[in-house]
Amino acid sequence: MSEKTLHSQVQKPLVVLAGPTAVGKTRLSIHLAQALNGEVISADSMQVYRHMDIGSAKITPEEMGQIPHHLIDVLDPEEDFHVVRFQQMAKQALLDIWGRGRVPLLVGGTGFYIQAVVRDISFGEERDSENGYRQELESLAKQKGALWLHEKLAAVDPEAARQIHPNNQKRVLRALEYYHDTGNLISDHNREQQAKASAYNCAYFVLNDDRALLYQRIENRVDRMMADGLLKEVKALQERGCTRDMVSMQGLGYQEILAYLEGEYSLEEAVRRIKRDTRHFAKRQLTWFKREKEVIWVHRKDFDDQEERMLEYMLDQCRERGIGQ
RNA sequence: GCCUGGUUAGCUCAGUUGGUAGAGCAGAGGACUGAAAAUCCUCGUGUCUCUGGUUCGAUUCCGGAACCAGGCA
Repeated sequence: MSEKTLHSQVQKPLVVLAGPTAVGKTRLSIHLAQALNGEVISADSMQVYRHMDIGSAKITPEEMGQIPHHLIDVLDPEEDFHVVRFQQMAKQALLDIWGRGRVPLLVGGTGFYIQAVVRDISFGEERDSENGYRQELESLAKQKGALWLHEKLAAVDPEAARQIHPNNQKRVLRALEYYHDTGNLISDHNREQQAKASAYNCAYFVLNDDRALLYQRIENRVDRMMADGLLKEVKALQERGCTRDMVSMQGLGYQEILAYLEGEYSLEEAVRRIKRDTRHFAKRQLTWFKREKEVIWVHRKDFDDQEERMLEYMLDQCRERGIGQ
């Protein structure tokens, strides 16, 4: 018995379907799930939210075709969402799905979230966040500047300071907070986590397409969102009290429309920005996946854009790993 | 037809008191380990419209041409 087969017996199966926005993950995921007797776990930071259907390009109940979906419509837009919370929820869903003897499919575009599950990244102890340390640092940084904050980090964790640019305040802040909460260095912690291998018997697919086609599809999708009533959806969220500082309202489409509603610029400008920012976002997603090892690239062009052929290839890859039999 | 202004990076434009040029946007690459649809970093050679002239040297000054915009007829 080969080592690979041996592995597949001890490690639980997990299929991942990732890729930039608007490549066509959703449709493919349904066919894949049907063929594998699977259930879908959404790895998407916006589709978790209720009342955010159009802007997040959320899959509709009809599109789901009998396939159970997890982590969609489970939070209100006022709630915070972040990797750790995602990881907890996703792991629970995994256990449930395996318990039913089915195959979990992690589908989405948030590379960070996917990695957190696939490599079972640890994020340290429970955050001791309500102590106000973070707010204190933020206000200090506001008066003393980003450089001051960065020097403060250099004093306790020079390696982390070297790796994090002073302008990247969000990350400098977290490194400092990590040290404050745990007494450990985040640079040590990151090194340990980086060394981790996949925790499951995994087939990790990344769907991709020619850049120009991808961008074209993004533009069309944004136009369709506007036609489908994105403005109305955001207005409703605003009326219910959603503000721009909420995690949910930082989603593409939401932040720009809110800025328009607050009179920052015209609707036309808002649409232009949504398209631009979504293009930039797709590029960032690809940068992430390029760095991810052991990924199986599925380039639409290599299959003449025929989904049946992509599906066939992906099922082959699953079979090789002993998944879905 | 005449007058005025313009013609510089894919787009919008700045600039060189004459020594072959630079911003924003667009685009490309990268980072990321409790905000990730977030946050952050790096990357700009282009017949300076064409053509005569002045000059050691012109994208920059002068003449002409072409095209564009506005005005007058």
